[in-house]
Amino acid sequence: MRGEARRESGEHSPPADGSARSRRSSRLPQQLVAAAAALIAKKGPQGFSLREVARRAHVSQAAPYWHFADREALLAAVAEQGFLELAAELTQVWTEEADPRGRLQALGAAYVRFALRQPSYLRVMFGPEVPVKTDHPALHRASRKTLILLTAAIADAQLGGVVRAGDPDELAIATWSIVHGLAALLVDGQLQGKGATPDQVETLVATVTGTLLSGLAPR
Amino acid sequence: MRGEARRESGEHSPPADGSARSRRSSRLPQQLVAAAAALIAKKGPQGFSLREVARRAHVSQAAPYWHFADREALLAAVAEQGFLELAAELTQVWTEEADPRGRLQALGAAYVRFALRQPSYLRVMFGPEVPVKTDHPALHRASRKTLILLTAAIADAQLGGVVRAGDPDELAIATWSIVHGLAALLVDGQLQGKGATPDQVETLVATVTGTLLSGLAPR
DNA sequence: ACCTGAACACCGTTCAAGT
DNA sequence: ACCTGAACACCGTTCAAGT
Repeated sequence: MRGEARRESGEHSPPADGSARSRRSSRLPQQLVAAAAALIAKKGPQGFSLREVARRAHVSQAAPYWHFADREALLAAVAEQGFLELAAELTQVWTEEADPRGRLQALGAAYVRFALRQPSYLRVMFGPEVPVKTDHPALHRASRKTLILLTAAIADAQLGGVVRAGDPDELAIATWSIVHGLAALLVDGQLQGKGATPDQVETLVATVTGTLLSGLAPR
Repeated sequence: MRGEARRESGEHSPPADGSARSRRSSRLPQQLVAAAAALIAKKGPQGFSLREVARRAHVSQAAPYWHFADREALLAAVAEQGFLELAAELTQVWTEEADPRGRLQALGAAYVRFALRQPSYLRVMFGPEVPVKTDHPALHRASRKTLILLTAAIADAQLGGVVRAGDPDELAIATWSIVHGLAALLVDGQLQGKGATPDQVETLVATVTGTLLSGLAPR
């Protein structure tokens, strides 16, 4: 036990003098997260080891412990990174598509495409490697953006009259569920043969989001 | 490399004489699967180790290798067990609920309840511990039962006129997606506060299956 | 403050050896 | 056929020690 290991690079208090030296000198934390993300993308969350990450960053096996409490904390940082990238892509879609119905559809499609493009990211974001996300505040914050964004899209669509009345939070959860479910099943290979080609994926996405939108429609 | 380690207890050929001795003498494989399932249920898929399982079964650390090719093969057997139990529960629901619409609703609710009752099972069944399910034929067979069952329920509901026309396979995937998505998000703690109490869960299940059924309805 | 080197307990897997 | 005991390479984590 190191008592209170710094869990994130930004959390230790800077010197009170505010000098130039107060800026972080080492970029090791970011290098470790990047190396970990690359390793996971290449070999899956199973192939990941803290020592291998340290080797790839050209530091000793003990070095990561200065910046991350343990293996799980580094994985949580990777998961956080994944949620931030997902949020960025969804926000991008939001700005590109003004129509509330088309926007919901586009958000769903973007979510599934993100998952298929970065399957290992999705597995760290939602898998059991980080069992209790609330143990990692930054990760928790990043992950909640997803539901917040979907809820806003639902509320918007309600105002536009294309989604029925009801608790936007619950309808957003239904939206997240169907889109995340399709992404998870595809990534886990449960739809073997059904989602093999990009064409088949697009068909599935269309069917699923179509069913969703029809289920959300008024009356 | 042991050349061709027996992956499942049933796969090695019995003696040709068909004597009473041809029946399996050892129940170790089943004991290992049971011990592994119990260990995973207790400490999550992360706390699982082959050596610990062997200890709990009171055999040496090398013993499991006679019955399972490696750690992943034992996990695959646990996942298979999970899919078989899920299929049994869904089949039970099928027989209890004759109305096609109520049946779809009940199947969805049963799926989510199974996940919440056995979260660790769900994680092994769908998580990255067994990366390629098709590498394990028995697991693959068991997992496909889920979609087959849902597809039958959809086809039935189409005949009953409560689900619109369309490829039953695709509509079943939409159904599986929304139900599995809700289960996965709940198990992963992504709906913190929303699915804490059993009441809240039932409300979510009702909203989600309601949205789904309305989305599947004709016209 | 940040990193190294050595150490400890643990793990997956293999293999010769037993019965 | 089925299991044990010992071994190997690897891992997560800690800690004294360096700068």
